[in-house]
Amino acid sequence: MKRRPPVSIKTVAERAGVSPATVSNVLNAKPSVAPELIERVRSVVAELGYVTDSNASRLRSGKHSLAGVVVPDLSNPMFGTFVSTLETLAREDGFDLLVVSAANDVEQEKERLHAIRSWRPAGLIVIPCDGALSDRTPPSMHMPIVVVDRLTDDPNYDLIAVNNAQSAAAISAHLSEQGYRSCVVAGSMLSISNIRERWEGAASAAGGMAISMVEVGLEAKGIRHRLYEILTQRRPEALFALDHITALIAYQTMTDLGLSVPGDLAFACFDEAEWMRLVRPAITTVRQPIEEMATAAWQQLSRRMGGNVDPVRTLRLACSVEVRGSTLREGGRSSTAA
Amino acid sequence: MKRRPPVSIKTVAERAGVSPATVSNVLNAKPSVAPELIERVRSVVAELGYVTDSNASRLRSGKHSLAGVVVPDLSNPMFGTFVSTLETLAREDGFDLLVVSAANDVEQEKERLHAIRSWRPAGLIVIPCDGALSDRTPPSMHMPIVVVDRLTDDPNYDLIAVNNAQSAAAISAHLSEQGYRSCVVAGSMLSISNIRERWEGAASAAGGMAISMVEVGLEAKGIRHRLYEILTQRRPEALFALDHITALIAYQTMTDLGLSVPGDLAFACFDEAEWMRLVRPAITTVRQPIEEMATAAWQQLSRRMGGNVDPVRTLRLACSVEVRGSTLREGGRSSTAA
DNA sequence: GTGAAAGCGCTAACAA
DNA sequence: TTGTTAGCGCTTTCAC
Repeated sequence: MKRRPPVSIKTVAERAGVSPATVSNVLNAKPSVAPELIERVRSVVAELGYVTDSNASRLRSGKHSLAGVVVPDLSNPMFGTFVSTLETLAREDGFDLLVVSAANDVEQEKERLHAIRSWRPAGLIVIPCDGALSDRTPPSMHMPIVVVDRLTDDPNYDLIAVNNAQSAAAISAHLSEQGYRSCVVAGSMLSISNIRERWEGAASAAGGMAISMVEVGLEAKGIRHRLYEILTQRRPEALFALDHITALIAYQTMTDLGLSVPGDLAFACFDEAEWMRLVRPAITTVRQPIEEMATAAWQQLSRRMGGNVDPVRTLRLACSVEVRGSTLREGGRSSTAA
Repeated sequence: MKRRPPVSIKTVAERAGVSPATVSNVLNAKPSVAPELIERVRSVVAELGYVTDSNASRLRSGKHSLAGVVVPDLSNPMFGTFVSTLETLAREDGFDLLVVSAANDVEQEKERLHAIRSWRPAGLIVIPCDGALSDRTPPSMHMPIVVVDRLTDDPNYDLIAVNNAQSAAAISAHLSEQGYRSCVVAGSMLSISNIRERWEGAASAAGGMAISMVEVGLEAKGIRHRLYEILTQRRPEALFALDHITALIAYQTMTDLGLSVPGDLAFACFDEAEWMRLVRPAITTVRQPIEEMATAAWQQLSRRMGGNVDPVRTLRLACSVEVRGSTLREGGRSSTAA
């Protein structure tokens, strides 16, 4: 292991035969430095592999270049993609990202939200575990926050979300049109706003189709149990899963039970994942515009960090509804609609 | 938006009628503070929602509580899970994690590796994009680094990886035993050490089966093109995909071409993903122990950050080989082996 | 155009 | 037991 005494701006200054202030001026591209000194400093910097300490710099200048991101669960590829996209955008603006995940646990989220403040980020992008965010962000949270994906009880934050209700309604209407007469809608918890909005949207557009909601929770075991009950006892003509984990376990359970889709029942999901296009028939889904959400979130945070104090703003992005074989009555064809 | 003047340790001190040093002592649980003052300070801290500035603290005390993680691509759930696990472990040790992804791009990785130093992390866990890591970590990188998943050209770092060769050999031997007489092995690039090790392992255990390697690259379009060629022109009796993205596109292509598995050809993968158990027949895979890798990596980094200077160490963890329907000759049964 | 000095928030060392 | 002082690495201000 290589270990050497840390190199600071002083080390560089001495070695270049200039003052620390000059080194700082060179590194921050201040106009009034002699070309010769710039050259000299640059070469010492390269030689020593010196990198400015962002924090000491922030401490003195007050200029932050760190933003925080809090997501419910990094092992969900949806959130991974979200963070990835954010990171690219942040880099372009000279920011680094402190990413933390809350393991889908409100307590952990609270703890993380608190801990992240000790790094003094200039702002935060949060996908909250559930709606009761205000408990976790006391007024002493002195930084702009943009909430993504889920509504919260706190009206003080900008929000970027999707049109959950309309998209779910489109699925519901589609199922009804296809002639299915009963539909169970399964989702983690109605206390998560997007699940609630999706259910309400689906319910509103069911037409003649009997529709009902089942909350399955967030834990695999419980979800499996509930879905098994639904599939063996209630036997609806259609199943609509409102989130990825529910969809995954629902499909597993249907496969285990030997149920055929859409012969035995139709199947649709909110949240698209790779496997939904790999299985046969492919699965009808609502696809969320994750990259767009990330872009909108960063733009808004960027504005706020720049000092913008416009009234709090809510942005709803449109999803695309992908109708595929899993919900089509025999003889139907698949298509894509907005 | 809530904006108030930042609260520092001085604000707390004044408000509690004590000196900043006393506040510091209370917050760091130093033994010699009067219970009464502890109480007073605590209540002001709570009232103001004060949180210590970790960086100012580090600046003075020299104690770091930040570690960096560099992964090739966060939208890959494997890496997401890896980071998630690390995060939990780091928290337990009082560390926060600065996570950056390199978008599978060597240049970006280099840039990120450089930029991350400006945050002065106490150490780094890196899953490198490819083997030429030494270009990107000059000797001035004064911190312990643990490399995960992929070998590099730099012998100065601890390494946590899996037994790629043995596991791939197990798949190859299995295919051969099942009676397949030709196998194409497809993977991103042989310049990535684990792909190389997997190919070598597979080749070594092919027995009488004709086996050949195709590098398909990292970009979806190119991968698709190469696989289409393989499947339409070479028509091997078995296909073994060495990484997740190749596996995904291979399966899509096979589906698009209407090829049946294992009837038209057998299919196996290295790297397990959810969908591989959802499709029918389920797919034979090598499952990597991601959580174990994360745990081992953190333990090692933790040791190094604690000052340990033992010789560089390489750890190889075992994968589990999951034999499923996609490689079984008609009438065979599925099983699990180490 | 350059450098000396002050000070950002914090804590270690020491004085009271 | 508590407060004072100094200084971590940096940038800003202001002499020079």
